[in-house]
Amino acid sequence: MPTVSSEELATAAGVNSAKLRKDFSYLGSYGTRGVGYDVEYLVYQISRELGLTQDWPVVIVGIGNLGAALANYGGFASRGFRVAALIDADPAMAGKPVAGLPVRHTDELEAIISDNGVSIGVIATPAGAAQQVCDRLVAAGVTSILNFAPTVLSVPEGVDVRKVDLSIELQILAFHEQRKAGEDSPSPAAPAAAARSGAGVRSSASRKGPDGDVPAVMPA
Amino acid sequence: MPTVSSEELATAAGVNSAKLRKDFSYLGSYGTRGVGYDVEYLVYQISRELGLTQDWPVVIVGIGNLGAALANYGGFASRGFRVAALIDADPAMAGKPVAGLPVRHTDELEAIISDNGVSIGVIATPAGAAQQVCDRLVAAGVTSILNFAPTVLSVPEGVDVRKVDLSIELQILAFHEQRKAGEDSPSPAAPAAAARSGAGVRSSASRKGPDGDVPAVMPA
DNA sequence: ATGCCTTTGTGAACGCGTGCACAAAGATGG
DNA sequence: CCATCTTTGTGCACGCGTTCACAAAGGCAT
Repeated sequence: MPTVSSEELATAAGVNSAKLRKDFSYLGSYGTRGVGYDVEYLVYQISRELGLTQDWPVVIVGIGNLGAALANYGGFASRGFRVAALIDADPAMAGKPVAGLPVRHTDELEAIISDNGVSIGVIATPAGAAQQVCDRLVAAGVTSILNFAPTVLSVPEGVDVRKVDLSIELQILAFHEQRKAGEDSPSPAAPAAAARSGAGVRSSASRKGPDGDVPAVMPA
Repeated sequence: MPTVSSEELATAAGVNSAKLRKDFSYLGSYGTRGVGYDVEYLVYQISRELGLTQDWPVVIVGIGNLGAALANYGGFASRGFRVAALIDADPAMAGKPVAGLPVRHTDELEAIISDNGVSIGVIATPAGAAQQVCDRLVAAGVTSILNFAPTVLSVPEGVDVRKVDLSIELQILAFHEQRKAGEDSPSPAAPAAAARSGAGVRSSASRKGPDGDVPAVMPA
C-alpha cells in the first residue's frame, strides 16, 4: 500500500507539516501513525471534499479568443467540469465548432441552462455585455459566476461571483520587479499589505462611489 | 480641491475604514484631518507605489487562443504594461498580425528581450513547451514570469514566477456551490482552509514528490 | 509478546493582521 | 481668536491561523 508522510507532502508543497496534518484532520482523513497516509484514500477524500468527484456542467458565454481558450483548456475535464455549451451573441458564430462543440446563440441561453441543470457560468464577453449576460444567467438559475470581463458585476444575494483580472497578476510581478530594481526604496516602510490586499474578491457591489470606478493612471 | 474621506472609500470598497487609513499611512500618504484625502495626490501616490507610472515592456510567448486573448486585453496598457512583442514557435505564425503586432518567431526571443529591456515574460504555451521557454527567458534576462501553462516551472533564485490556473477559480466556485446544495454536510467541520490555501503561489519547485505531479481525480 | 521506532493528531503558545476607540490636527464659523 | 466639528493617524486589544511540541498509536523486528 503506497503511503506518504505529512513531512514528505509538506516539503514538496513548501508548507509546514503540522499545518498539513491539521488541515487533513478537518477532512476527517485518517492516516496511520508510524506509517503515513494511504495515497489512494487520501486523494479520494480530498477530491470528494473539493467537489472533484462531482460532475459540474458549465456554460461559457462569449466565444472570442478568451472564450475559445477556456473551451480548449484541458484542465477542466480532469477537475470534474464539463462544458455543457458555448454561447455567443454573434449569429455568424452559431453552429461553428469550437473545441469540438458547436457554438450556440445567446437566444438559447435559458433553455441550455435549464436543460443541463447548469449552476455555474463563465463570462468571457466584452465588458459592455457582461452585466446583461450575468443577469440572464442568474435569472435562468445560475448561482455561481466566473467573470473574466473587466467589470464589477452586480448580483442578488445568494449568487457567488469571482472576478479574474488577467492584469492583476502581472501587476503583482511588476510591483516586486520594482522593488528588486530600486533598492533605494522610494517609500519608507514597504507596504507588504498592498501586494496582499486583493480587498476581497467577493462582489461587494455598491455601485455609488465618489468617482465612477477604478481610476486610470493619473497624468502626473 | 476634490477630496475623499477614508470612510467613503472604505464603504465603496467594502472594507474597514481604519484598515484603509492604516494602509495609506504605510505609503506615507498624508491626508488632511477634518477633510480627507486629496484624490489627485492619492491616486498618484498609489499609482507610483504600485508601479503603474512606470513603463513595463512585456513579451507574450505562445500565441494560441490564450496568447491572442492576452494580446488583445485592454487592461494592460492602462496599467503601465506595453506588449513589446508576441512570440510563437510556429513558423507559419511569423509575421501574421495579432492585436496589431506582428508575431515573431522564437528564434528572435533573446534579441527581443535584450533590445527592449524586457524583464517580465508571459508564458501562454502548451504545457510541454513551458519549461523550455521559461529557461530561455530567464537566460535572456527576464526576472519575472507569469505562467498560464499548466506546469510548475523551475527557476533559479531571484526569479519570480506566478502561476495562473484558470480552473482554480472555477473549482473554488464549485466548492461553494457544493456546500450550498448539500446542507447535510458530507464532512464535519468545514475546512475553510481548503478554499483559502493556494499553498503559496510562489514557486517552491522541488520536483521530486512521491508521485509525479498533481494527481488526477482518482477513479474511485 | 515486548520494546523500539516512526508518524499522527492535537493542546497550547506565539505572531500577526484587523478593528476599536480616541487623542491630535486642521478647517470653519462666529 | 476661540469654540466646535470633522476626519486623520495610531496605540491597544481581540481573534484567528500557524507553528511548536509531545503524548498516543500503530507497525515491525526480535
